[in-house]
Amino acid sequence: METLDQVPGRQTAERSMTATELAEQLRTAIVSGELVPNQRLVEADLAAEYGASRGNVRVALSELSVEGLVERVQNRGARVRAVSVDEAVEITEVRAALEGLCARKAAERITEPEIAELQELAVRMKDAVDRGDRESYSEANQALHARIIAISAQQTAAATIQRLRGQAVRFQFRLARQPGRPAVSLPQHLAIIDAVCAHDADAAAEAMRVHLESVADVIRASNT
Amino acid sequence: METLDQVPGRQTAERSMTATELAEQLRTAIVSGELVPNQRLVEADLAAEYGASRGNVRVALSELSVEGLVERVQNRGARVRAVSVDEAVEITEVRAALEGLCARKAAERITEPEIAELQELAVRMKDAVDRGDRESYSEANQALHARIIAISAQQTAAATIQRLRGQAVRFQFRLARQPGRPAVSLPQHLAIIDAVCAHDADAAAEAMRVHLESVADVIRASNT
DNA sequence: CCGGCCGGCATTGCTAACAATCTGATTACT
DNA sequence: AGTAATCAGATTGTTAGCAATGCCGGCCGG
Repeated sequence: METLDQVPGRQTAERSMTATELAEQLRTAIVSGELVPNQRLVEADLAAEYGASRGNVRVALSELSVEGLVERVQNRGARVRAVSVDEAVEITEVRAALEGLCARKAAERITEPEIAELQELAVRMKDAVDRGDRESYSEANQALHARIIAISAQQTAAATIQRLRGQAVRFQFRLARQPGRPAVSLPQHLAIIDAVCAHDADAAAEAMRVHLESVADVIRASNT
Repeated sequence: METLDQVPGRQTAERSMTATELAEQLRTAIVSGELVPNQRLVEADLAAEYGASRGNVRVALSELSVEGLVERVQNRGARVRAVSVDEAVEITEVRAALEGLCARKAAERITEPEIAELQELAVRMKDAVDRGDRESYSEANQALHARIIAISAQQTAAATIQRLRGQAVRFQFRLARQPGRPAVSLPQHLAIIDAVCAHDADAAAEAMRVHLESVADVIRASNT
């Protein structure tokens, strides 16, 4: 009953937007980079652009501020939060611990068809590196992490990881562009897959942790 | 309609309350158990009780809902979220991973005076167990976890742990009442302290993880 | 020429009223 | 008597407007 919006992109259905919908749209706009860090988020402007009332904009900004995507200061409005390199490192360290947990649980719970699936991902990654296909490798990389999290069936960890990834997405992006990166991470990914498929929980957790800690090291070194 | 509230306790300065202050008060009310799980949170009632406007109540509830303390359903209002045993187990598992990370970093960064501090905590815990002083033991327990998190200087992990603890606080409480519990957890705590003070990062992380996983096991077994 | 007060503008914070929706019970009909 | 339609009360969702606050530029005094 809503969203007349034939404009591709976001805005301005005729009918007003609920606070949750608005929060969702703003979230994707921020993580996609459409709204850049430190950009001011003026309530009235957002209300006009997205066709929502200011009250809803206010609620949405509050929620995003709790999620860490937006920074609010009293009487001075909201802006897109800029995460520092130090914070990105911390976030990646936390992800290392959390995805390590997921790898552990995945190793305990994985079924035969899922093992086949992961091993096919391993093949795809090797091929991509052989062909120098960075795009394809990055895709498989994301798929691997997502699958392991899904297999772990640890929803609390999954939710936390997703929230943190939203904050650090800019750095993930930079990382994918590093030239020699796939050659370094491929063996780590293969080790993770091997351990999970072998039901070796400890090894899986450790392999995943080491992998993401190495990502943290790269971020640490990326800027001074 | 109720509680004209000149009751001593939290509320109602003359001036109305900002949304953030209100969220803070509601948060403590929930984690302290003043507001019980599944209790309805009617916007108008809260506004009257805390002397805030309904708009602020609404914003505060949205924030708490993002934090996972409150559950909101469309057009049906908000209530204090009841976390299931399964969720409490998941939360404890995540804490195991995160506090493991903190223990690791603490072991890397700990200084001499901090080592002395932790070792004094170890003495206090042993004494408390010897004397059967459950209260004192529980206190030292909390202090230990807090100190290690502080020493780690991992703010992202610290914030995440705190948020999760807020959700599972009810189960923590139950746990402290278990009769034979201190005898089991004391050696685990001592192992953590030893590893951290010895700058053995791997051992510290593993000891902390094992400790909290054992807590998760107790919760798992607590109810069917 | 420079530095501190002052007033207007932009923006947020807040309030009160209105509209939409849900719940539960009463009533009418088979 | 049982079931379905309906209506009243309560509660949430939304909107518009008002008050408060901070920022910026001009004006006055030194």
